[in-house]
Amino acid sequence: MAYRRTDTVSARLADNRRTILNAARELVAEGGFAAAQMTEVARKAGVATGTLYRYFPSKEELCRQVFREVSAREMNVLVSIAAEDRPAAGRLRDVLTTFATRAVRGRRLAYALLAEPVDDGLTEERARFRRMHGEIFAGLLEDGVAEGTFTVINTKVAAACIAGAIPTALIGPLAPESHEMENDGERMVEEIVNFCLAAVQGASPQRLAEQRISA
Amino acid sequence: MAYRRTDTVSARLADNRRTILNAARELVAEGGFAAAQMTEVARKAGVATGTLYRYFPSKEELCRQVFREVSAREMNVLVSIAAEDRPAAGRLRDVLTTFATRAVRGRRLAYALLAEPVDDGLTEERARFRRMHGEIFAGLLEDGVAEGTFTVINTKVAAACIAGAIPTALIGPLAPESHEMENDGERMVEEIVNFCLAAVQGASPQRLAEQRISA
DNA sequence: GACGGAAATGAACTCTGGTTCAGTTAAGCA
DNA sequence: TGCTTAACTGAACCAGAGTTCATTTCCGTC
Repeated sequence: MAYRRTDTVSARLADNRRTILNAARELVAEGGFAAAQMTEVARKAGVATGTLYRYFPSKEELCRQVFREVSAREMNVLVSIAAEDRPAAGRLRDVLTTFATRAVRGRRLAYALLAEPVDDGLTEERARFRRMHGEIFAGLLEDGVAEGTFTVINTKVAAACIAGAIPTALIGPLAPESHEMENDGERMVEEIVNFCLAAVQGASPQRLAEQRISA
Repeated sequence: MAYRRTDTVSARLADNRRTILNAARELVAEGGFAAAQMTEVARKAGVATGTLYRYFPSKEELCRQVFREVSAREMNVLVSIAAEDRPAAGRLRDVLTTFATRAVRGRRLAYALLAEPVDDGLTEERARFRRMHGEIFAGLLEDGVAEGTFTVINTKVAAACIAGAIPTALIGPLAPESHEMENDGERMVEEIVNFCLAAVQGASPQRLAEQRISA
């Protein structure tokens, strides 16, 4: 009879895959994608470098997988808040606060996901990640507009602005070496969130129009 | 008598330096810093690769120089608008609009300055660039607050948010391959700017406070 | 015009880090 | 136990891109 993969083996294979992914993820969380070199990943996972290539066709693919897993976890947290059954304003505030707070807490990881220089494959993955944020925000903005709480005109643009404002405002502080938020992260997050909320619930279109003319 | 550098030679040296910088700048404007490989720069400048190292100690230094020159030009445009003698609101609107419009027009270059993955040296340079933007914005915000037009509490944070929101909102469209703004760039810029303005002149602190509680 | 020191050249070198593959070990099946 | 196939190993390989340096060309001085 021909060779057939037994359950024990399948299990072990799956196990190895996980071990490798975990090793890679930990390295990324510690030192960004730059630190996730194949040799290092192998060492940390306790396998030979060649073995990695039995589980992933290339470094790029491995890193993408890591990126997806990590970002999916983040997205889920946000999505579940966004889906709660209450006014959009509160949900938006909480989503933004959560987003920012988690980024501050997991600095290096956030930096890797949002800002670290990475090569093309990951840039693409990152764009997807950003787009998903944008969609969550845009959804909340639409809800808020429907409720009459927000005065946003183009929800997509506003969502993109928010998705950009938060990480960038955090980035100096987010950079691996920075310590400028040791104690005051909370306060900073609150201010950033306030900025974004003000943008969507503050000015009326008329007022902006007046401003434009008088300027 | 010892050898002495004559004027003709000095001039030629300075000339070469410029030629090299220009070649590098053009390559960056066409294909980002990734395209500015030493061999290419040399070819485009019409000199040998080794020659580059008589003018710049390393690729990093050459690229930094290019970055500084290009970004300085951008900054000057903004600074001169910011310094005009009129209400802050109008100046802010114009600074932001100019910033965004120029980015849209010089897409690839803007992408290189703002978003392209680059290595450490340039990341640092980019941070400086961002910080300078932040300072311009913050200055305008303070003016506006003093005038009573803006309701910003923490001008630094708000400035950082703005500095992040604009490029990011443009970035999808800014990415080298994207064409999604061919005709409607103007409109998009306007919407992004409106978002930022709304954030600083819209909501009163009280209203935000209420919001926070009722959420 | 010839000598000495800058400047320029570009092929060769180096360094980094991903990828491969011939050889070895472990697992399934009779 | 013996044969076969899958899985694993890790040192060697390779590619890309920045940098060097022995050699050549150019320029200023005597």
